[in-house]
Amino acid sequence: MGRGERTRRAILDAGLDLLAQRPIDAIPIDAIVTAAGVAKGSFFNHFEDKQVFAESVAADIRQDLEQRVELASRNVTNPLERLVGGLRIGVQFALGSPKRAKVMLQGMGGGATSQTHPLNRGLNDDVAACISAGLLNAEVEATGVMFWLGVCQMAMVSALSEASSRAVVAAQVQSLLILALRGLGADPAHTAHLAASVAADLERDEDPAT
Amino acid sequence: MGRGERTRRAILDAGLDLLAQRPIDAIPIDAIVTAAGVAKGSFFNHFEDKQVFAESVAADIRQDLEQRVELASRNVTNPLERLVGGLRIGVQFALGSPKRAKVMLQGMGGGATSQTHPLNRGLNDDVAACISAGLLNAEVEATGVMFWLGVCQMAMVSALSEASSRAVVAAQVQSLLILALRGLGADPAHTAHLAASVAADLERDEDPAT
DNA sequence: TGTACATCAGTGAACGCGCGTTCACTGATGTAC
DNA sequence: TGTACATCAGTGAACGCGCGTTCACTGATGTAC
Repeated sequence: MGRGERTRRAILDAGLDLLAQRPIDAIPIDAIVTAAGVAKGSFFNHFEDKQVFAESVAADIRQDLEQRVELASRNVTNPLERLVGGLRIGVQFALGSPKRAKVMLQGMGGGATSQTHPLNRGLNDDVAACISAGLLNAEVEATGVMFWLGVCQMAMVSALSEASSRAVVAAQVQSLLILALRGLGADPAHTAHLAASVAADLERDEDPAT
Repeated sequence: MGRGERTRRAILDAGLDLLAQRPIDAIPIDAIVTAAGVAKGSFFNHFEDKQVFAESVAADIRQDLEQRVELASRNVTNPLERLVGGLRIGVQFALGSPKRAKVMLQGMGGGATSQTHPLNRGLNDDVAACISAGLLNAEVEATGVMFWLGVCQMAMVSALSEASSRAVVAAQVQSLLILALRGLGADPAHTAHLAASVAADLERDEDPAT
C-alpha cells in the first residue's frame, strides 16, 4: 500500500467511525481529517467534495459485504441454502463490523429495494430458483424478494442492538429464520435444520466456507 | 386556530415537505421559512433551534399516526385483527400522507425497536394476547414483535415506492400478509380472510372503522 | 551505488460565504372600562 | 360601541462564525543515467 492509498484509507476509516454516529452533513471535514491524522488539504486530494466522499464510504462498505457474500456462496448450490447463507453473512458482518453495518443500514434509510444492486440481483435469482426447485411456495414470487430483504435487515438490526451477547443474537436469528422460512413455505424439517446450523455458526463466529 | 398556531403549522408543514426530500442538516432555515411564507425570526419564536424543530416535526407525525391507529383499533377486540389493522393503518398512512410516512421511516433509520414507544407498547400486548388466545404459535414470543414491526415497515415501504397503483399496493400487501401470518403460525383460513379484507379496504381506501 | 531531476502526495494558512441566531422594531390581537 | 393600553407574535436586517474549498509551498517517492 503506497503513501496515497494509505492516506485514502485513513480518511475513509475515520469517516466511517464518524458516520456510524451521525449523518454526513453533521460531520465537519475538520473532524474527519483530525481523526485520520492528516492535513485538511489531503481530503481534497482524494475526494472531489464531501458528497463524493460519503458515496465512497458507502461504496467501500458495499464492496466489502458483496465480496463476503460472493465468497461464502461460491460453493453452495442449493438456492435455499444460498439465501440463508446470505443472511448469515449479513449477521456476521453486523457482529464483526458493526460500524460498517450501521452506516450501510442508515444509508438504506427505510427501504433498499434497488433492483439494480448486485446483491439484490443474486437474491432475485435465488428466490426464483427456490420456486422452480419446489423449495418454496410458488405464491411468494411477487413479494418473496422484498420479504427476504426485509428479514435480512431485521436480522442485522437485531445483531446491532447493543447489549446483546453473541448467544442471544444467535437465538434471535434462529427463531427469526424459522418464522421467515415458514412464511415462505419451506419444508419444516429443512427449515429447522438450516436455522439451527446458522445459529451454531453464529455462536462459534465461524464461516463454514473457510 | 390563532395566529401563532397558524404560523407554527405553516413552518411544520413546509419543513415536512423538505424533510421528505433530504435530511435536516441539509436544509437551511431560509428554505423552510421561504416555503412557509413567514419571516426567519418567526422560526425562532416557535422553535428553540433547528434540532428541536426536527424533533417537533417527528413528534407531530408520530402523534398523527398514533391517533389513527388508536381510533381504528378502538372497537377491535380480536388481537390478531388488531395487529393486522395496525398494519393496514400504516399502509393507508403511507398512501395518504406519503411525505409524513417517508420522513417517519427515514427517522427510524434501519431499525425502530424502541420498546418505550406507545405504538410498540400496544404491539407487545397484542402479540402476547394472540399467543394466550392460541391465535399465534407460542414460539413467536421472542421475535414476534420485532418481526411484525419489520413486516409493517416493509408494507409501508412498498406503499411508498413510486410508480405503484393502489391496486398493486393492495395486492402486494395481501401476499405479504399471507407470508407474514403464516410465518407467525396463524390459522390459514383466518389468514386468507384477513389478508383479502385488508386488500379490499386498501383498494377502496376505506377505513372500516368509520 | 550515487546524483540530479521529475512527479506526485501532503500540508496548513487563508479565504469567503452560507447559514444559524439575535434583536430592536412593527403590527395585530385581546382586554378593561 | 369606542378608546386606551398591554401583550403577544411577526419581521427582516445585521452579525459573526463555522466550515467547505483553494493554493502556494514542502517533502517524499520514483526514475534516468
